[in-house]
Amino acid sequence: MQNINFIPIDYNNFDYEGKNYFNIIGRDDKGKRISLIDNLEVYFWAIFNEGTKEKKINEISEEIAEIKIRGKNGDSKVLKTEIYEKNFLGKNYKAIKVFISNYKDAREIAKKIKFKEIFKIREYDIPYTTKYILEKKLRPLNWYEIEGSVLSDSEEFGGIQNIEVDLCLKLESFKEIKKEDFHPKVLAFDIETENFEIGKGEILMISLVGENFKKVISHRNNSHHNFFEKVKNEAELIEKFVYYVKKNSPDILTGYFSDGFDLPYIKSRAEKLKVELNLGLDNSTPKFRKGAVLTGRINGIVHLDLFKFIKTVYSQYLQSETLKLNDVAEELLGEKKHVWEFIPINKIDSDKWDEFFEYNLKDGELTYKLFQKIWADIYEFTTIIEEPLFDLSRYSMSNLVENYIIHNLDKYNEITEKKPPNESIKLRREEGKYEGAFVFQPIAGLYENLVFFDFTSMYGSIIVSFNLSKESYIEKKDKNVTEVDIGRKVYFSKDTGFFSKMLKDIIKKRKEYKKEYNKNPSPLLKARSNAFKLLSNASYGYLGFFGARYYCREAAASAAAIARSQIKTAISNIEKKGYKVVYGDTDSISFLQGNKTKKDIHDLLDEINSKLPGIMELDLEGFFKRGIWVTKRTGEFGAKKKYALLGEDDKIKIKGFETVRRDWCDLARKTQNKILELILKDGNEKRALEYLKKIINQLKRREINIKELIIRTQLKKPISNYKSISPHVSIAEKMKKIGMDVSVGTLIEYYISESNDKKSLIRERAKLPDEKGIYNMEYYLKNQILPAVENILEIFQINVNELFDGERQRGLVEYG
DNA sequence: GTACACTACATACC
DNA sequence: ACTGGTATGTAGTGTAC
Repeated sequence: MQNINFIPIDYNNFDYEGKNYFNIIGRDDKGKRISLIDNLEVYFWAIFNEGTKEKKINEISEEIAEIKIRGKNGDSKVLKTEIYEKNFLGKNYKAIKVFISNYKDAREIAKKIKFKEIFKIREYDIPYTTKYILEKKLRPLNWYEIEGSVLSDSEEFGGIQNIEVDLCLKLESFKEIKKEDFHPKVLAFDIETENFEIGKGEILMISLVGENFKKVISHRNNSHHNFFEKVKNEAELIEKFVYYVKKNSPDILTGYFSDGFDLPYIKSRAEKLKVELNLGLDNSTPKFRKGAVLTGRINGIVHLDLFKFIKTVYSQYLQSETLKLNDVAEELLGEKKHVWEFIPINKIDSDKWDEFFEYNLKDGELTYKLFQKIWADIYEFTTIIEEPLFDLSRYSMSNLVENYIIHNLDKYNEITEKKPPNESIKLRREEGKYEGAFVFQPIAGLYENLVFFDFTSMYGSIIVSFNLSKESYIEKKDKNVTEVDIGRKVYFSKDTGFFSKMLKDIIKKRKEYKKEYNKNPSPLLKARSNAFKLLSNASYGYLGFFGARYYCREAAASAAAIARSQIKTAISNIEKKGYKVVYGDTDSISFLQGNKTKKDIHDLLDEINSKLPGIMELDLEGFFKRGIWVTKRTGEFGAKKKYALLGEDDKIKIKGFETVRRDWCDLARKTQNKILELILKDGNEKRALEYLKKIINQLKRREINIKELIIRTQLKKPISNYKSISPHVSIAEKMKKIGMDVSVGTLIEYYISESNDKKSLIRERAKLPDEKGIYNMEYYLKNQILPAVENILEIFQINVNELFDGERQRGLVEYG
């Protein structure tokens, strides 16, 4: 027997003699790598109809206990059955816990259970590792004091000793210990290749970066850099890569988009060159699961693709216009990639290779630093959701919410609902949209002294306060229900269900950790508070997501209906007090402060809050010196979701305008931005108009750099799927033709050039940024600059089209 | 041959 | 397919005159 302190990192399962076992890889507190072998009694639930007689339950239970099938890997059977009182969707039932020999056959065995008294069979579809964590409560990235028997010298489990660890134990007992600190051993990697398509062309070099470790390996050229290591060919390059991974013995091997590029590329080349890519601790090769996107798994080492985690957890907060390593690193680290122009490798001068190696190393370094930067978030999410790092880092928002629910259901004695089968997903999607948020119709104009109120976690607080969820939804009107009109009347029980309780807890924790963070700021507390915020925000979307286990369209539609009614009530209450409401969107209201004091505003807020239902809360977002709203391009109404504000700190906040849209050229965006800024700061249009005049003159004199005129549009689907060939699709076709990297998600860049044929389509005048040509002045004036500013200046009765366009061109010089 | 309505698409807001 | 609906606005496409 041996006692150690242990932190679980990676969970693997294996079969031995027809039974399922776990091999949990982690560290002890001395940094030694440990493998922990454990088994799990696997089971699922068979739930009885209400009122089934005790005798019948016992009979059926005995019958089920006899089930045997020919399973995937030999004979499989029910081991035993036990009867419990359980809850399912908030209601109490008798249920049989059906223990089986091999979890892989759970579905098949469940199919054999056919009794009219049994109305649901559940939990045969919970991933095995999730099941293990739920049952044993040996959670990822928590510390445990472990007692285990040493397996290293035994032949047990068919030679488990072949795993490259310091110690292998069979788990006997454990208890959780309080310890929050864990710094994993991390190795970042990045490759450069001859081709962008997986496996086509050689890998030219691989960089590896860890703590006090930097390496670039290549067979292509020599270098005097001390981080450089020369190998003789590509095969040896891959071997060296494996060698250094093993030598570093990382807990985590991280890359940026490495699920989709680096790892599959290496695997493909290794297969071609017949090199053993035995990265796993059991010397296995990485295994890829082909879902919508590839997922590469290495046994015992967590392969973590930073891109995926950043996409789900960070992207909505990032300002970057793409999620490419360069943009994300610049925003999060303040560091950019090196500049390297990709040219065919035979055209790289021998003295240029050093630059290429440096470029490769920098990518590795950025990836490593990015990992360290966001580790707090990954760590917090892992411990909050209680899912293994490997899976967690790849989860979508709905996966995160759902797994939080699954891992918290036992507090409510609940049996987990199943995943919707494909047929119900189809039906759910056919139900179509339901009515969503209310947006206030603004009147275009420049306003002074604005106040912004907003509801804190509005949808979440409504779901909690009105108990909206699948389990509380009732088909028929009953007593003790909440009635909501979503086009038809729907009803929800007032007996608080687990969904509302869980969400209430999430919102409460978010508040606590935010408070704690403000008192005592640390990356970990910030990450914790942020994780709960994201979970709370996503819970409403989860209710309306067709793939959710706890999907409830009625609950989602009701949350939206109540939100509409609550914001309208708040608006009318503010108006009744004599304020003029200017704008509002979903959960926010903006109105004029007028001659009232800040204290008046706070009193108003308190008064509204005293009447709000449940845990709903209205908050003061801030005061603003000025705000501008414009009309829509078509029609005289004020445009929704487009406005700009000047804060008390003189900071400008711009929403929805072309300035913040990446599919407009920089010149139009910068010009509009400057004009908004000048108008907001001056309170009139004089200087803004001067500025516009200057820019337009530059444009007409062809003094604008083509870089300012590049339009960027993302390719959202494969080129062939487009019904309508817009400029960016046409450019994408052109790029593909000349062998450039174009794939779904690529940001296509182009500019519009002059052409003799006035009638030609815009796409026919679109050119690649480095393609020769002169910019189309008329296009940039009429389709970029003027549209971006006309509705703003229209507020001051200025018609920019008359001022600056066409034959009135000469008037421009005379103006002002 | 042009004008206009409609559709497809991208991207924002919350 | 991988949380929801609301909204603006461009460019292409189709059709009426």
